[in-house]
Amino acid sequence: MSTMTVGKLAKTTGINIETVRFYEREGLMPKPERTAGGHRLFDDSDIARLRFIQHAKDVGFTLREIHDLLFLRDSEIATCEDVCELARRKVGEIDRKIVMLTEMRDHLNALTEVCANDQRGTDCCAIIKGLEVGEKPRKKKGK
Amino acid sequence: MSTMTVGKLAKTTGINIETVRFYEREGLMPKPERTAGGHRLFDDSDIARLRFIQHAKDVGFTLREIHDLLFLRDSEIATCEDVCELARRKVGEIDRKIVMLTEMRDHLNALTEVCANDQRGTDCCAIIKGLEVGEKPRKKKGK
DNA sequence: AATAGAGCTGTAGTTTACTACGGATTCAAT
DNA sequence: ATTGAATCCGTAGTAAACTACAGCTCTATT
Repeated sequence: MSTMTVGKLAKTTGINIETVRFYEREGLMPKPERTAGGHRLFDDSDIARLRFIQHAKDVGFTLREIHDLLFLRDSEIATCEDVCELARRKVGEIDRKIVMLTEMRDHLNALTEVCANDQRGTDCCAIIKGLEVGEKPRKKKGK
Repeated sequence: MSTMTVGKLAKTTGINIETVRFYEREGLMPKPERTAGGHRLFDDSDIARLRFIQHAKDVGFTLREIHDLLFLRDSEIATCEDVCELARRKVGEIDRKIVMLTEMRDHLNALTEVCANDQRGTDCCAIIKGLEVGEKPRKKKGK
């Protein structure tokens, strides 16, 4: 398992050095090993952890929620019950997010398919109106 | 189609009045009709639009990105090509989000299932280590 | 041994996305 | 007509999540 400095870690994950330190302060990253001189030393598990944080952020979790998720991951202290309960709650949240994303994706896909069929003009974009999540607008308001 | 004031709109959507005005300033909500005295008047399409914004936020889109999505929805000005291109890009983003969420969910589900089988102790939580998200190369996202 | 260039700590600044005034209208129900 | 709740607008404040110094110290390379 190779070790690396914070600069290397930041480079491989694409995350700013200051952000890595920020995550450490916030308890999202564990206190790393240090060299004799005080420089941080990271390993592959830190890369994986940062990627986890990135992905979780991308799909809408806050740092606080990600902290919970990571706690789940690290947890050996918490009771099984606590961990499972939290896990189940998070599964529920994630399922709801997936449903919403799937709806959005289907709407957008329907649009692009129609566009592919009718390449010329902007007529196909009448389909855009199908993008309504519930209702149709029609708010042409000239100032 | 019933019209309502900003207070009613805020109440039905659960969104703060100030936030509704903020979204208007930011161009996420259209300029609403007004009463003679200058009070805003909304209708059902505004409820749908606010819900769309909420959902998109929940799944990790920024207000800027949501603006794009809404532009897509309203667009009658943009060419079909522009719209389709943007739609396709967004579909890609959404797909990636769904994949990530699905992975997270599966990991968490595996955990809760093991917990269900072995109720006592914290041994089952060794599985938590399976939560590693692994190392998939991440593509840069321009800021 | 010299030194460039990473990294250290602590603090301050920025961006995004709200949220909260405050003082002046406006609306709706007496 | 009165009045109390809603709205109006503009500006200011807040919270979350970074991001950028400044002034040193440490490390690696010649």
